[in-house]
Amino acid sequence: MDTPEKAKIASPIPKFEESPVFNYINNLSPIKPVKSIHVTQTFSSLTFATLPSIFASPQVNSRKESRFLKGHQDLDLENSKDSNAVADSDNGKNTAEQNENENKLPGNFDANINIGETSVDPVDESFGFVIELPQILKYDCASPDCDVALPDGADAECIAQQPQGSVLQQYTENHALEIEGGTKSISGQEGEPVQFSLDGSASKSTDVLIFSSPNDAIAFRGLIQTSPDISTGLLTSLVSSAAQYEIYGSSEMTQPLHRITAGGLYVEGDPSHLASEAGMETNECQPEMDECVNEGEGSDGQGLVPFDYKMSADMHRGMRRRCLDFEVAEPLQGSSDEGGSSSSSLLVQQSKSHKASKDKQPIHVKQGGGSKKRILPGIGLHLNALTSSSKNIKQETVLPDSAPQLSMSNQDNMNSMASENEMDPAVNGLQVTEYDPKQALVNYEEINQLSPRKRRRREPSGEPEACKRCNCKKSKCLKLYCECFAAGVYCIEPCACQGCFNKPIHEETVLATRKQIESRNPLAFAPKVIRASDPVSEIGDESNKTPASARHKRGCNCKKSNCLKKYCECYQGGVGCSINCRCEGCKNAFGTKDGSILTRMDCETEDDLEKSEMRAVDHIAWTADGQKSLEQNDSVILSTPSQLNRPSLPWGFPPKTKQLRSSLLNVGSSSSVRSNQRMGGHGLLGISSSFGKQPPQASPDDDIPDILCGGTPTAGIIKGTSPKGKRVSPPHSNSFSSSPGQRSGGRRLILRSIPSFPSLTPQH
DNA sequence: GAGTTTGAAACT
DNA sequence: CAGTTTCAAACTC
Repeated sequence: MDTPEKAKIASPIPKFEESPVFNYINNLSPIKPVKSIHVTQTFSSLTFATLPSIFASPQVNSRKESRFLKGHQDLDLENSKDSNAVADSDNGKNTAEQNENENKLPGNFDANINIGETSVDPVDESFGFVIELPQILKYDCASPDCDVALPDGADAECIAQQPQGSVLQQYTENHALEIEGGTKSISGQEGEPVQFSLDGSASKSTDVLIFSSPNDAIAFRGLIQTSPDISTGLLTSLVSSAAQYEIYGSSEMTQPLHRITAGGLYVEGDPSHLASEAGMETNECQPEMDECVNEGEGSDGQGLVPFDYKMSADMHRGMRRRCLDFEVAEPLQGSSDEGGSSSSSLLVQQSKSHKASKDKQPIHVKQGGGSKKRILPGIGLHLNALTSSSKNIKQETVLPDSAPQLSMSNQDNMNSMASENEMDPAVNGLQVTEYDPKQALVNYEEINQLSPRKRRRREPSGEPEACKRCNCKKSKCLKLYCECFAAGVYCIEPCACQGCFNKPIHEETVLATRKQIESRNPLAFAPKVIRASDPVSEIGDESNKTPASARHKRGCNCKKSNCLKKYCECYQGGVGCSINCRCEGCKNAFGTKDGSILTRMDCETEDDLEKSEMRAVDHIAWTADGQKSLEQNDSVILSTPSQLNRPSLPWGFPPKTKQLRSSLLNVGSSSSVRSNQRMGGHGLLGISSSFGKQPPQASPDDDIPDILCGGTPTAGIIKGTSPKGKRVSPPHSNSFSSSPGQRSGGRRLILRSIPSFPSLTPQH
């Protein structure tokens, strides 16, 4: 079977363009004629431009490459790069493999040669795939083209028998790669393929190609995006299979995917920022994965999370995923919400994706060139993500309507979105539904156009300042003076620091410095605030537990601020002062040094009381916001232990959140209502939402009473929300919980899985 | 936006 | 460990 088929396939190669398949493809897509050239140019240019930068970052690149090679039948990327060599090569297998590589490196793509060559040995490769991914192949066959040829079975044969299939496969692979490459952003030419696939007819080819392509995930994604024709069942099964594949599949399979992802990075990203982007994406990875899985199959998602995204090391994957999610996520979400993806849902998805692709193009372009996020591949990735997310949140605040959608286009926002999605798919669904690409684009542009300064300016308006933005001038952001550095995150664009070394580029320096500091003080990067619940409870002042049940590890040393300003780390961290504090005239609203809490009793005058309450409330409210942001980015935040309780990080004080005061004080008001409003009617707030996404006010409520009234008054509040959330929170959450800003829900768990700062000393 | 205040971090 | 200096955030105007 194979041989004859191969021969057939091989012969047509020279005149591939004349082949029926090719014609068919041309007919299908307007882009067609230009396609080979077009694609080639695009990729080549992109590829060449990016590769250097990509490789500049050994960690990421090498990793990706290695994985890919490893996973992908030892494909030799180097060889693949030389298309000519491949063409000349007589070895069918090698050729095929190389072709694959070439596909990944479009720049070298020669439609005729490659296809032909590939066609020569597609069968072999197919078999390999079959072995590896039987299900996928089946699905492949399931596609219209395949069905005709091989309704039953021989997966490999299906492809082999159909020269079209092979051609398409190659073609598809290229496109898939393109798509993948464009992962981050489907822009320019990259976008074309996608749209092309969107056509009903085109989808067929796409399906075949996608599935046949080594990258299941990619294929999967592509399928989701594009297969209007595919029946719901098929899609569902496919999704599930894909999910399974990823989950249970051999590492080999996944690796290739990663590699492709990397390729996507290369192709798409801005060379200078690829690495950083990768880091960011990594953060998002988990959420996306979850989404993906959940959307696809629901229950399967759980498996996936652990699979790929546990380690920050897989940031590449994350990148890819993120991209995938970006495009696919929305549609999927919608489908998931619907319960079962129906054809209609698919269509919707498709249309959405289509839309997205259109709109995305500009956005992505902008992104690539304009906004540069610098998340590092390595250290502080998660942290950075957190930062970004925080920003995102802020942005959302600024642009409530567009924020969510915007997030989709914005990497930073992506993080938050992903997190949110992960937490509450339903919400996502809503967002997706409401998604207005144009609007999003506008907003995105708005935000992006904002100079760091402007952005910064916007935040102050009452948004939680979850993200770190330093303004260091002399420390080079390599000392604990620098909030970013102290928080374990790289400085980002919004930072106004001068001579900053806290950037991925200087990763080594950062690490070295960090180590140095840690050598001096192992806990230098550890959380400053410790919850009473923490086993550590280093604070020997159990008696002093404040309502918040958290304490600043070392205590403050305030002399003039009376621990009533953010100068005080305790106050800033939302915790009361403890025995460890050496403060003078402590009036910490969260609890004074001597263990007393500011209460009416304590207040000398009404004014004082009011002030205290105000402060406390503000603080709480703020914390709540911070928490929200924190929650959203749990994955990121938690990654580094030090971050958990870092006061400034998650729960910094918003400049002014008095608006929240009313709500907070308004104990009676059900937080649920608030949360619902904010969440867009999302109902679960009692449980998951209360922690993860609930409006800031909700969780703080618990503390408010205690703080303000000595713990009695606001039982109602507690009833409203906190309790549930607390119950829900997993036992392990012991480390979280008590401090206002640190309450966590199930989310935390996932986050925890994320590795902490690389190689940093065990903080804790 | 500039200047001041504050307290942590770093240094001695 | 204490005192001093440096630093950047927080705050004020």
